[in-house]
Amino acid sequence: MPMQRNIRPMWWHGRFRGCGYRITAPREAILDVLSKSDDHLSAEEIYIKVHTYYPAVGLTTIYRTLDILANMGLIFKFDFGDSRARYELSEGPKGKKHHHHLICTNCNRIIDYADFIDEEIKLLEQTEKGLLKKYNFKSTNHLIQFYGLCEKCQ
Amino acid sequence: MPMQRNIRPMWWHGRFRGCGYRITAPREAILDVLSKSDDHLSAEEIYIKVHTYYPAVGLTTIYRTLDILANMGLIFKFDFGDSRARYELSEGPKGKKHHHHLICTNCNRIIDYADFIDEEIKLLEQTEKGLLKKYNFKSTNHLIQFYGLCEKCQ
DNA sequence: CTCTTATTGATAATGATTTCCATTCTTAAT
DNA sequence: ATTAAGAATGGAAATCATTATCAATAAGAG
Repeated sequence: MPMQRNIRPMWWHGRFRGCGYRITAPREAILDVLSKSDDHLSAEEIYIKVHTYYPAVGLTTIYRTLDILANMGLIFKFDFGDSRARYELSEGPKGKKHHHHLICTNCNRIIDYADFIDEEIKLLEQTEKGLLKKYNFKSTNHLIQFYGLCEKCQ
Repeated sequence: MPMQRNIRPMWWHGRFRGCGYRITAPREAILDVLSKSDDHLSAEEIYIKVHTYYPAVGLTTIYRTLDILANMGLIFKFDFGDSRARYELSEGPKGKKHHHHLICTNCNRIIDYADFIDEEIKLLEQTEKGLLKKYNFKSTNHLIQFYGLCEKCQ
């Protein structure tokens, strides 16, 4: 009972193969779920969504795949302080525009914002250069988050 | 067998009492450990250090106290991606100067840096104002981290 | 000094993530 | 298309940081 598979090569297939990974139905399903969601999904949430279409896929595979995807840089892994990792597609053909997060410490809601991003990015790049010079630290990524109270919780 | 206690009121006693908390030996020991360490200690590391002087203190108390301290704003709780929370004294009489963190994704080393902080802070404050106006999000705190490779791991 | 109740520590429970391992599937080579 | 090698999978068990429980203890107001 082979799973239904999308024959047409997806945008990420090349990169995936290039890293020596095989294209499998669970992996396609996971990336499909991620690319169709605007939320910051947890492993279990992804599992449930994938499970709807492919009940055979196990939670273990979800974790394994997410780990690979994060290491490849196809997705970002976030910690918003609710003791479960959350994932979202990074920039790319299907990725949302680069953004940062506001985290409500009361209701745990996450708000994406991309305003002021340009100035932030500019400053961050400057900082990264400075860090490289002073600490010889080669930054590949950064994280900015604001914690506080959302509109409803104030 | 009462534990030895520091009679002289510490800098945080007032604030602690003000919040309705009692001053206890375990709490003093934990704050003492934090104020004498430059590292980003995990709950277990704190437990071990405290345990050296007060073997009677249990890990549960460590967690409970750290939670209170973090809620009061006396300490910061960080996640550096190694699946255990880490804590450090926030600014204050005994706190280090405000700084941000570089995280080596290879060896997990944490480097504190305070360079460029001024410009970063300025931008962050501007951003916070903008976020309040646009999203009515009242930010109380922010987080900036850089991920990459430290000198040794490149 | 006493009384109220916050605090404590040992133990058990929780819950997210990993490890194990026999089975199944992808894919390069035939 | 067929096959063989080993990558990938899923279910169960294991980890491991953090929490909940609860009877015993200690802080501190009066």
